[in-house]
Amino acid sequence: MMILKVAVAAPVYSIFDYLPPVDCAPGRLISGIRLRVPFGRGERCGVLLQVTTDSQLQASRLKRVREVLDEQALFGAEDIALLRWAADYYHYPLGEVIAGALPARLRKCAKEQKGGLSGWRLTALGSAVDPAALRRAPRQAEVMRLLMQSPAGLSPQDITLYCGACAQVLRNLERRGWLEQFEFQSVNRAHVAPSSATAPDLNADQRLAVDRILASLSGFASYLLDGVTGSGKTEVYLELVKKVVALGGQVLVLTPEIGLTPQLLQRFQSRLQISIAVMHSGLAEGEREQVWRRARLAHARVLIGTRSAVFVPMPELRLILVDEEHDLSFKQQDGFRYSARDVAVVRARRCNCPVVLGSATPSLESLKNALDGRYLHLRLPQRAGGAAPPRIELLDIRSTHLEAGMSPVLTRLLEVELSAGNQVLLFLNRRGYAPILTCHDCGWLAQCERCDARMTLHLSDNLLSCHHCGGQRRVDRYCPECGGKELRALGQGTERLEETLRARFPGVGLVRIDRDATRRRGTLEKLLGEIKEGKHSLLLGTQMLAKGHHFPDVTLVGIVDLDQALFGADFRAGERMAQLIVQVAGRAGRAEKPGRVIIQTRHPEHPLMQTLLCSGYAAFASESLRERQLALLPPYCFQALLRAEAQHRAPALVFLQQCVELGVSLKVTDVELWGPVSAPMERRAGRYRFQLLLQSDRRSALQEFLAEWIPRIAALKSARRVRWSVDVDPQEML
DNA sequence: AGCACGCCGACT
DNA sequence: GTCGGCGTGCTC
Repeated sequence: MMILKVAVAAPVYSIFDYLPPVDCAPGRLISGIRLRVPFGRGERCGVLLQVTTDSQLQASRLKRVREVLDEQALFGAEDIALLRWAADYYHYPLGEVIAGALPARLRKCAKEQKGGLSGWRLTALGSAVDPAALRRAPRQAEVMRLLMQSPAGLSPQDITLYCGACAQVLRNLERRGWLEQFEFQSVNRAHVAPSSATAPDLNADQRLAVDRILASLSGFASYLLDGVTGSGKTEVYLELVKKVVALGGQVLVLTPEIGLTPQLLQRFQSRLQISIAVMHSGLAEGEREQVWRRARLAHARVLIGTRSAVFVPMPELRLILVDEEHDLSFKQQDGFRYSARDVAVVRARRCNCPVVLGSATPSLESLKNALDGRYLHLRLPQRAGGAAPPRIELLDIRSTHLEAGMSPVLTRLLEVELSAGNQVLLFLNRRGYAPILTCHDCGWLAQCERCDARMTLHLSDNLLSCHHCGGQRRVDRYCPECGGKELRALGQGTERLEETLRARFPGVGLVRIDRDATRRRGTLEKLLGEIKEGKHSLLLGTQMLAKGHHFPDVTLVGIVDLDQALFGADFRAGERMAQLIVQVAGRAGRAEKPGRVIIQTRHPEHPLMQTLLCSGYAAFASESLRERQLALLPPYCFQALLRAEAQHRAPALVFLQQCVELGVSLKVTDVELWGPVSAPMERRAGRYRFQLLLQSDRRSALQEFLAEWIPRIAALKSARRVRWSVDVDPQEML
């Protein structure tokens, strides 16, 4: 008897067995297609994983598939294997993982979109034509020659690539009966060599990196491309992409979330002149589905995308690039908590292709992998074009009078640069006007009602806003405690800094880049464009300004307040801080205009900071790695977090306590269990949050324990009364 | 999750 | 008597 193993989106750790639909040709039942299946009372869309002959359940209890939804598999065997690995590793239900990898419409029972994948190919008549005879029509001859080399047909994009814009030529050839249009039904395997647009010569380090990676195209290999900002990592990527695409392969490029995608896209497109697909959160659902389909059918040769793109099927995948691999946004922070960077490495291994992790400030995890020989460490130590590295200096602001967070020294330096016609960048990682609103009479503080946090004052729209739960309310006019009239804003936010600087430097073009100022779609791009055109001399912003974008005319970078970064609660605070400093510093300068970076701090003696400034990121990183090793912290151990939250303290604590007891009863010796302890912010968005920390020096021990433990946790009655989640390899203790 | 079942209190 | 509260169990 034929049994179908189907993954259905439901929060249960099992897959479901079904009988084949009535009157179905067995040939249609291939794994990776979607099926409409009865589920409970209702109906769901599931993905066929496997066709077998046995089931744990009696045949009489099995239901029948209602409909086969796809002609072709949406996921190849290797895609399903990857999704299965991810579901196992992150201990999340496979059905949910697979559903999450589909565009929204395909998660339901909708049929796949048609169209959009038309191509041109020769007709029988056309195949008999001798292009040499078309002397009077050289463009037609060119197109005919091209298509003779690609009997499977080519997409309009691919034809344009070779022959330039030629819609009219194609029409004419169609009228002569030599060409016909058709819809690609299956994977496009045409080989397309991108025209080699002028590439700058690579320097020796870049060349070496490219050659090393190209030498291993036929199998799995992982590389850490460790290149200082401005060393030309993108040029290395471009060379690799060009080569792989010329061989007929697909390339997956993962980028962090913050608006880097358009920038990378532009560079790829102008240099490679092939059509590149982009996938990010700003895409409309329909566009997303088109991109997904183009990648799945190998029409898109290059896919640039954020985190979720790591699961997009790409049948001809031959290379994966992960840009800014240290970036936190590769880790999903809710639900299915995967790390796209780590999944990318696993995917490369399964696809037998190389993976390149690039960063100017590699994560300690990746550096350790390089030290252990798991990744080949490729270094690009020189800034392209010989630009000098920026000079980083600490500015001790103890017992200094600050004006809106700015010391007189920094203000003076700023003045000098502005009057010399240079650009200045000020970095303050706190949006809003001020982080504290307090009553001068009684000391009352504006607190969020739903979180253990203070509310940030946003003066521009007269709101108090909680950056943790998104809650907002009007600014109090009088103290709610004592009726006092004098409410004071304490501390600095970008909004306040902007106000002060505008008053201090009237007439100077100033732009603020943070989430509030760029909320509307397209605003960030617009403002970045204005900066490039030189419309602004004073750039002020949060992390948004620190990531990826280069401002060659910036000669001075001021980090207004570093100290908040120094006091991060978890052990990764130092690593984060160092990455941020180096990334911010890297925004500035070029050969003839070297950059200078001033960091205001009250802790100039901080040892990690001293290492970073005196010896650079690499030295900082190896020092930090040594400390982690001594303290037996990641990457020298492996962690998982079990989080639980509820409206009241008790249910969450009871649940976690029962989890501990369950864990102890499993009698595992090499996994440590810590907790329950409250989360760093115990109450957030009206819920009390607690967690258990699991730690082991063997990844496999931790995994084996979780595999035993989690199904039992899920079966606990107390689990029904809380929201709980597992975070394997947590990046933040939040 | 989403939905039904079932077992208790407070209603016209 | 029954309407509906949410604790409990199941989904092939």
